[in-house]
Amino acid sequence: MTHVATSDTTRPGLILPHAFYARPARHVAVDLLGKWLVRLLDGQRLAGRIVETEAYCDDSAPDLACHGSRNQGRPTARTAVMFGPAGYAYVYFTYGLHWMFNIVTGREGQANAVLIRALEPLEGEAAMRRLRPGRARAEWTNGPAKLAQALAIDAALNGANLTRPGGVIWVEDAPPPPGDTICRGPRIGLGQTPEPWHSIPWRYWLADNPFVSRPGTKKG
DNA sequence: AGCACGATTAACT
DNA sequence: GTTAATCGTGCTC
Repeated sequence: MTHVATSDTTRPGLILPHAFYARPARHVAVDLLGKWLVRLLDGQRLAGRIVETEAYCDDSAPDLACHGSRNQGRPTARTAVMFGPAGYAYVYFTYGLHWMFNIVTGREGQANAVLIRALEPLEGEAAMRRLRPGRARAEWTNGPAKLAQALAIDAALNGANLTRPGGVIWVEDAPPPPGDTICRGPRIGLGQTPEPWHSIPWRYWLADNPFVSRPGTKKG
């Protein structure tokens, strides 16, 4: 399959469908590596190759690192989207200034999601430069809050359907990267989260990709 | 009603 | 390596 930059905004058949997301978060997190995250902004495509992800609230045991585990595992106004059907955007605000972009996975009623942590810019780079003023290209999308800024992702996209053609954000299929280039390790920034969740290797990234947020961690 | 902290980033020393 | 920025959320009183 080849991928050529285009101004076509629908590209039917290439958009990853609901069934892709309706699986355990750790499987979706691995399979999203290499796919294209596409954001339609003012009629223009901004796109990046997904090079780093993290799985939250897989399916079996509770995950104390996951927002869905707060409030005794019941939905709140903030986390409601996580408990909904797969293939929707869960966007939340943190540290008083940053937005994080996640994709809901798994079954409805369970709070599964994958955090998109880093992208390699592919399309709409002029727009990304505007949205990341004063930063080098290498710093546009090499972190979860950075890519949210580069793609103009904020609360307005919380709850957006990623599987509907004609939307403003979605993921397009692309060939999977070679298996020996996929790395895994503990998730980043979990703070006081207790073991075993602090060390579970549910972070995935592509080896030697310059846009990974924290290179140099161990390979899986 | 009040409080501690956060799935981070950038600018420091 | 350290720390400020900055405010919504969930939890305690």
